[in-house]
Amino acid sequence: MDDYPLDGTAALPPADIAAAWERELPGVPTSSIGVLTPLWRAAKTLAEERRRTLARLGLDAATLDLLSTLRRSGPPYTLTTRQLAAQTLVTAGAISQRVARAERDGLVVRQASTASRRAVAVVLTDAGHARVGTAVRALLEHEEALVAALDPVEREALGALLARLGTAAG
Amino acid sequence: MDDYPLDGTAALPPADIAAAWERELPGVPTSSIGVLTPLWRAAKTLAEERRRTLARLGLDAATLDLLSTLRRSGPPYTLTTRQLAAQTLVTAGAISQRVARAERDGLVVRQASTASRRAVAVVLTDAGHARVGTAVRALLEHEEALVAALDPVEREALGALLARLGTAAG
DNA sequence: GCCTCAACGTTTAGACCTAAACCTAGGGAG
DNA sequence: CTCCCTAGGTTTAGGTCTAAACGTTGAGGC
Repeated sequence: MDDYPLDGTAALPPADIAAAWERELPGVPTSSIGVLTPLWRAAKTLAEERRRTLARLGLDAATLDLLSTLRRSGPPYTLTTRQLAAQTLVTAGAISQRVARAERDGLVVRQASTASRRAVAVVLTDAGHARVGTAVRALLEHEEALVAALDPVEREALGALLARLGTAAG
Repeated sequence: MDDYPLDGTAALPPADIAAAWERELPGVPTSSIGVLTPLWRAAKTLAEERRRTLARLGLDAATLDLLSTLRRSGPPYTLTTRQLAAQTLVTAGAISQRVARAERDGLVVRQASTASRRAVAVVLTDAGHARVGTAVRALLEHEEALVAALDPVEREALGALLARLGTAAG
């Protein structure tokens, strides 16, 4: 995966991509490219960075997302499948699979919910509790260093612009 | 997948996530959350939007990425596996699988490269050429509408900040 | 002329996701 | 009491990705 021999054909600057489409499909609107291409690339680069960091800790992003949602919910560190799906922005089917893997690894357990007999309560085990604490500390420290490329004012502006773009599409 | 019954537990604002970690793990640095959470969410929302748009056209994002990279390269609309991997930011293995699916669907063909006997030339078929033209027009028009939530100055600023963040991590 | 190593592709194992089918448990209408 | 519909979960089919193992094919050293 590391390094491709960059034989003159690496990722193009957004302006070049827009110019290429203008040539191939004259008249097509290209102004979104200047925003979305950097967005895809930043998200991908940061996701890879996160994956590498987590791999050293024996976790993956999906499992961390599950465990950290439970941990952030506070005592008694329990949420239903449905609640997890809503907070993590994935489908209930995906949660079901994540929980199955995490349960296999002893990080969570499934119990009958006290509230409703239909619901399933996903509970963080002691091992899961400890694991997510360590991982989140490491991850937040690492990511703090990455966003340090921007000063506080720029970070604020970037977060706000992304939130507006995200809600515009949602 | 549509709508979760939002039983009071939807996606939290970044500030609340940061507060929860400060409570669970006192002293942990949380300032990256204000940038990265909106970034993940915007990327995910826009990716879903793109998936829906492409599904109506009978394409998926991975295939479009392959076909559009070939189309943007201009005549003779041919690149090697390695060149495709470099430009699309995925591994050569992923390209190999994408090409296999696209070839099965008659959108590209594999030929021996004229330049090197080791290399494989992936060539856009007429069907692939037409398909990508239609899809890219539809997609760029749709995405133009999405980024219209930001004015030109904001779009410029957002693209520049994302580019800096992406290269800082890369 | 051989040998070895690097480059190019493909394949495989393991994880992940969505959409859709499927099961079960309750609640409400009659 | 029964029937049906809905909500919560799980399962399955199909597609996606990475990392790593595995063939080949050239190219350069000796």
